Amino acid sequence: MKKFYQKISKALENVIKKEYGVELAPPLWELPQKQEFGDLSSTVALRLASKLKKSPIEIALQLKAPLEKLLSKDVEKVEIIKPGFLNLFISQATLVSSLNELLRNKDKFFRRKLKKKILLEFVSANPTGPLSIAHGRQAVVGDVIANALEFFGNQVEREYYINDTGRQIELLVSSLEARIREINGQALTLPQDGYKGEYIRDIAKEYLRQRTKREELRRFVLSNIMALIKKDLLSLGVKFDNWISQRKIVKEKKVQGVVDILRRRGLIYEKEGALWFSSTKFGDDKDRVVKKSDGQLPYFVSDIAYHKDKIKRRFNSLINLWGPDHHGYIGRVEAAIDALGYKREILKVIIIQLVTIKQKIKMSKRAGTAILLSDLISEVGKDAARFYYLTRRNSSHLEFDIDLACAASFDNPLYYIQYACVRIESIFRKAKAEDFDAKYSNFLTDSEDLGLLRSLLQFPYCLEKVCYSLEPVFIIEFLKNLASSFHKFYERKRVLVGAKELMLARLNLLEATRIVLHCGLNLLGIKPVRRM
RNA sequence: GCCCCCUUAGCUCAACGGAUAGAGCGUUGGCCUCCGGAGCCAAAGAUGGAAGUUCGAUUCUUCCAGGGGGCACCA
Repeated sequence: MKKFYQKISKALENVIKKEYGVELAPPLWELPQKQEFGDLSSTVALRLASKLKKSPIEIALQLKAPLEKLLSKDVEKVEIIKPGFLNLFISQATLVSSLNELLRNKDKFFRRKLKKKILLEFVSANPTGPLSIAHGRQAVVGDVIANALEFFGNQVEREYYINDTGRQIELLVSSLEARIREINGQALTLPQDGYKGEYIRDIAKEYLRQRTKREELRRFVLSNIMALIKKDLLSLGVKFDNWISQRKIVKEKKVQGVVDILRRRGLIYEKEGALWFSSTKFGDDKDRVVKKSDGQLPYFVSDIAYHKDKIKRRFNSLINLWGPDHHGYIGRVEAAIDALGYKREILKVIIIQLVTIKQKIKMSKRAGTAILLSDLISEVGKDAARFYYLTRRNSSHLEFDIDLACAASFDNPLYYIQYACVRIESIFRKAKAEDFDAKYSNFLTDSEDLGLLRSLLQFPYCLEKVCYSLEPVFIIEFLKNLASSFHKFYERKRVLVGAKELMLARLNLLEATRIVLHCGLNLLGIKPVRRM
């Protein structure tokens, strides 16, 4: 049996195809701004109007009858409003049968089997120090995007690219050497732009303690810092499948291979002692150096090699999360992918905007004034940190108010959501509820009951939006709305009184609410609370 | 100088070019004999400025004002 939300989408798609022979890009249905507009709203008539040069109302009228016919059992009515909105009201029978289906299948009710193979590269912070709060945002956003895509049945690999070679690493090593000399009694002579962080001193001490091993300095410092980074990530609950070393890619001559390919395609020329790639032929602002005059290979080339490597691993889609400092970088990577003979559309880059804090202290790792992710987590905790990170959309600056996040946790919408979970648990404890029985669900006829049920059944559209836009913030918005629907319901209707049938029916409804709340929180990587 | 992002209620944020511009916090006023009042209900309150495209602009274009961030043969 087809789930109600799939059936409704398909129906509209078919009707449009039949009446006008057109296919429109999804989503065809959206959640309406207000409850009075029904359960779902579609602007397809408005979209078609400009395409077909017809009046939107006329189109809506033409779509309405066949749509109602196709969905006669599932839909109470289809309304046409002003400029040409199609508003759909789901019937009580479908609401109730969906509730029972949800109770039987739990979160599987919302899952799909899209079966795409997706590579998600995110964080990839330079291994030169512990993670900052900006990296934390990328980590959490990436993790939740991956969760959502996996929930829809895709195979997602989470990948961290380690920039373990190059000038920043040299700087790191010489900063460490300076610290070692300092510990040995000499004056501290950090190189210019050297890393000042306290963690370097700790690593220096550790190195002196273990030096019997005679490990190479570079390897020692890198493995120590990667351990710091992994610990930070773990404390956020973020795990990676792959750790890809830039150094290894360079060693395997993949970088030189890329230059050779470009040369064979006649896209390399020499100027001022350096080799240049004619990236402007592929839409880049200016040509890029692929071999410096001193013979060194710039970062950009190894990044091309890395992306070529990703493509060769046969994914349907590559997603990169980058910081805002990389926005000018997108064009040249796409140009390179193009120049190597691949489709640039395979890569989707999401820029995660900056995280600032209210005190307006600038974050810069090199200046040593960064606010560390570990500090943040130890103050607000993993779940609150994750939640706060997701409260803005990717392209918006996130102002992380640390004082509010740790001092005034009652104002945190997370607690509002968790409180809904707690109230449900409390009711179930009192009810000493047994398993649900589907036959009672029919007793849900009140508009308050059905209102909450309607909120639950909006979840598939929320998930669809998240996967479509790669914006986890919609899960937050949904959970806030659902929690609000629940609290309203709780104030107006009592569960543990009245007729037994109605009580059991409402317990079914609460069980379903619990399933959806938990499912949403799990996708965010946040543990639902049972008691506070 | 060039490029990107931002400017919506007192504050923090919403609104594929569409419905009466929505929420939360704060403010004001209600609601506890009651499954956890960490809640619910109600009220007041907003598109930085100017022009343009459109049946229709918070959304697109241009200019102006203000804020943030980028502009390496760094990574």
